[in-house]
Amino acid sequence: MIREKLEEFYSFVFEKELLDEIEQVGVYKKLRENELLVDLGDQMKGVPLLLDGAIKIVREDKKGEEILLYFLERGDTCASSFASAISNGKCGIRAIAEKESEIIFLPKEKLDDWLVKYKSWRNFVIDSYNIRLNEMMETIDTLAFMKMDERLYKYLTDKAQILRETTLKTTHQDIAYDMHTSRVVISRLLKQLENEGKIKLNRNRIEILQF
Amino acid sequence: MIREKLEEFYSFVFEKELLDEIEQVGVYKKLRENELLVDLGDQMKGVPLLLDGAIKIVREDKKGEEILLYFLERGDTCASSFASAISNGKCGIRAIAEKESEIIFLPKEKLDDWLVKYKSWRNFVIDSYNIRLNEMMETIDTLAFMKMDERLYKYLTDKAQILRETTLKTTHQDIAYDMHTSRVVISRLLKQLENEGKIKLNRNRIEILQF
DNA sequence: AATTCACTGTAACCAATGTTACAAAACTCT
DNA sequence: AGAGTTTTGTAACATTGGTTACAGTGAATT
Repeated sequence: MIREKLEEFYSFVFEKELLDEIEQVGVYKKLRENELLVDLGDQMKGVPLLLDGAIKIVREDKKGEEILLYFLERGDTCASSFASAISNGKCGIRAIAEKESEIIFLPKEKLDDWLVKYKSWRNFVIDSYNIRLNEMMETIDTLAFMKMDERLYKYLTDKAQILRETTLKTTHQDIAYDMHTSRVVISRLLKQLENEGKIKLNRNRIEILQF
Repeated sequence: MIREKLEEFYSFVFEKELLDEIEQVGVYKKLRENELLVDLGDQMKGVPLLLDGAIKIVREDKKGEEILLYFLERGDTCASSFASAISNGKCGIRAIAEKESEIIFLPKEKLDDWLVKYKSWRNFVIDSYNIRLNEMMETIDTLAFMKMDERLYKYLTDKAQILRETTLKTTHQDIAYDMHTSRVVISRLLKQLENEGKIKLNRNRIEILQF
């Protein structure tokens, strides 16, 4: 069962021997929607490999103010926890399942061994870091260069793509938390997007008409 | 000469054998103030190891709008170019010497070999990525959670620390470029900081009184 | 000393975002 | 159906940041 999923998303990424090892030492875990995977300040005992689903990565500052960093999809891993696992440091983010998800936990003891043994693992780790750095840069671009209405539209379309649905089940308040603004602002801009014909609003539900 | 500098900052980081290799294949380069080290879209043929000085890393979007990401100090390397070098991809940033700096260029052919051969190199690479990820998160925090006046004060004090000087030689316009805002806004807020007794303003010169 | 140029100060105005307050609508639970 | 709860819509207002315009100031050059 685990092997199937592993083959499906990772057979072109990892060598056969590494897949075998992962199957042996990896711990499979299923996450419910909204289940907390990593919290701020956690010390990771391993890294999660995402088999299926979607994970939301959120940053929080001292005052408890939140902002969405990015989403993880299947095939992704959490670079931030890799860091934390290998160096026994703390994790600066929070990870929450956006929908039911499946992961494999890889114990931290193996991470360095595999860097030596498997070229495919080195590539995977480096690639993961790069993808994450680029994702962060995109977040910075969004914050630095875009206005709220653009950011909101991007948020909606990005989230729809990650979840593979054109209708989002969410409230204005939840969006406001992710974007670190107030509910009233979101309601105002959503209404504006609706008037432009880009979305259709309903209670607890936003339908995206244009991508 | 190179060996001395290498020993000074990297003897506690790298194994002796690796230092030897670096000395053999590394290319030493001196950068003038404001010299361009990496430009947007560059394909890196190696990674720079910073021996001394300070490098400013800037992000630019399609419309040519800029924003400062962070500074590199001695002992740092540019994670973004590591990515680019190993995967032959393009670099999403621009790197400019903030003051006279010295670097060693490591050819990309060695990067993967060293990951296999040297534990210290693996640690260094992973650490570098982590430091960069954390730096990016701090940038995101700054953009998402702080107002302009706070951001400006942080910019001034951060820059002073990197350059190891309490007086910055800069113009309001230059600060405005780094922070992606307008000169008038910066002048207004600088005056405010001066009135609060935190800084002292002069033509082409800002003295920081409180840290 | 007079001229020129880059840099700084400031006012007045505008646009975007954030806040407060309240009403209406939609759903839940008895 | 009625009461309570959550979500949404909207107005009015405050604050922050961005823009335009222009004057002043200091340094450099002729």
